[in-house]
Amino acid sequence: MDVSLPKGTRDFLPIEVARRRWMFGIIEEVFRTYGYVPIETPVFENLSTLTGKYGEEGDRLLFKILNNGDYLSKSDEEAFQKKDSNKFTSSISKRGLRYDLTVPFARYVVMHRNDIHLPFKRYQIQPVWRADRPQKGRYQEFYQCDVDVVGSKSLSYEAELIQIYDQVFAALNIPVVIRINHRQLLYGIAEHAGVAEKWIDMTMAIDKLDKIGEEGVRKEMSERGFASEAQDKIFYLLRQKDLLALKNILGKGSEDTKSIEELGKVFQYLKGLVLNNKIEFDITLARGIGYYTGCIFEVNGIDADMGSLGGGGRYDNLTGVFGWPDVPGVGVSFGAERIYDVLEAKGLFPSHVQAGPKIMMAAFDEASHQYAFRCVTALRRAGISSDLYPEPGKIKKQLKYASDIGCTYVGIVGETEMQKEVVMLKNLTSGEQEELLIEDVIRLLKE
RNA sequence: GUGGUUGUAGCUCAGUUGGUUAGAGCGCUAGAUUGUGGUUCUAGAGGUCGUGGGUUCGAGACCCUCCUACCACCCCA
Repeated sequence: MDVSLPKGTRDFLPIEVARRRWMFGIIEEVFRTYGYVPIETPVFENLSTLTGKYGEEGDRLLFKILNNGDYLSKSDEEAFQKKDSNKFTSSISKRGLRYDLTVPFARYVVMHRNDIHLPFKRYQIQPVWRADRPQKGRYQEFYQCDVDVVGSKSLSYEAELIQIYDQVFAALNIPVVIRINHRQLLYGIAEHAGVAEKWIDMTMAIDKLDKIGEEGVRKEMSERGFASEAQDKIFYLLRQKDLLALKNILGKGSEDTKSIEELGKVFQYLKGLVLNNKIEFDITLARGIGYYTGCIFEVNGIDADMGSLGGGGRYDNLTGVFGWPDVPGVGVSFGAERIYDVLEAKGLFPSHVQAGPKIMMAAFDEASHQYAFRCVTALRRAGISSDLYPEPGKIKKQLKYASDIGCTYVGIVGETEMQKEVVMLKNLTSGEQEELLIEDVIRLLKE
């Protein structure tokens, strides 16, 4: 029997689950504080809901579910003969695992349009699947934490989402920089450089700026047919760090001043607020995802070499493909797996986040084991997660076990304790111990 | 999907141009210690060298297949 895991998947140990839940708990708490409500959607969707939404690349990375029953008799033999994988696949697979949470959310909004109320603020923390080639921090099964609001154009939501980012990363103790840009501003740059029709190509090239530098971006632009004159204009604009300077260059009745005004308004909302992290306008921020139309965001750890820890943006028409046009929205996503890796690498998990019970009772002999059983019962009735070592005997062994499973306290009892009706409470972290009545132990651990 | 690197004990890794019985540290188990884990000392257990094939008198080492992790693309969290 070959014992292994499918590529790109992981098991989690008890301590890892405890830490992940702590992390998700903080994220969720902030979401709720800002008035977002949780929804859930199925792990698989109709393939027709998913295909074509993520581009050609995305379709390739979709996990497809083989139809049940005698799927071959209903398969498209012609497509099979012609080796047309796409067509053949759709004849033997009608469902697929979700690739992200955004498209299922769009489907959800359309299907439940009579039950939800706009603006609708939802969050969703669930796993998604991609048949991508795994790398460090990249898995085939991973969690996404999305917060979106649909049905409003108010820029106060942009400001709110920035606050959410700020608050979550502050609570997790990860210093970050939150960058913001605007899709229409990028379009304006392309327009100004006379390459408006190729603005998507331009955006994708700019997106790599911090990675491959100006030389690399210029090279890529040349390959995509950008004249060097246009490139010069683009880079001249990209060097403008200030919104006002850009406005003076681009402005003069152009459409693009709108994006600059919008960015200005978002900063206006944030003005005077106490924030924990740096928020900066970054004209070179591009982000690949096609459906963004307004402000775009990205979060990076300040000294974490881990890529982006989250991103998002505004879209005008999320639900259009499902038949409900012109529903605007804005949302951001947290890269849970990467955030976990950063927390792990920097040792930022609090010591109270433990997998084991809070206290384990240990007894020296049969008689005190009976007494310990009554103690653990009292602890459990008080709602304290507690355990009793199954056999009395060597304390060394029992202490080691308690320490191994991530217990914080051990309650040691023997003849002496039983007679005095106390428990020798030992703190495994500090090593200190004291005799306490069981009621006092309960009081102490309840805090 | 393209190109590359990698895999030896539970973990991190040695292992000489291919040559007898494959090693170390950590961890694990037991004891030193019959009322105290995380420190110390002693002893012990643990490996079909990722998989399947090939070359060779002989393969952990060389060649090919597949699998895995990782890296660079693509794309992305």
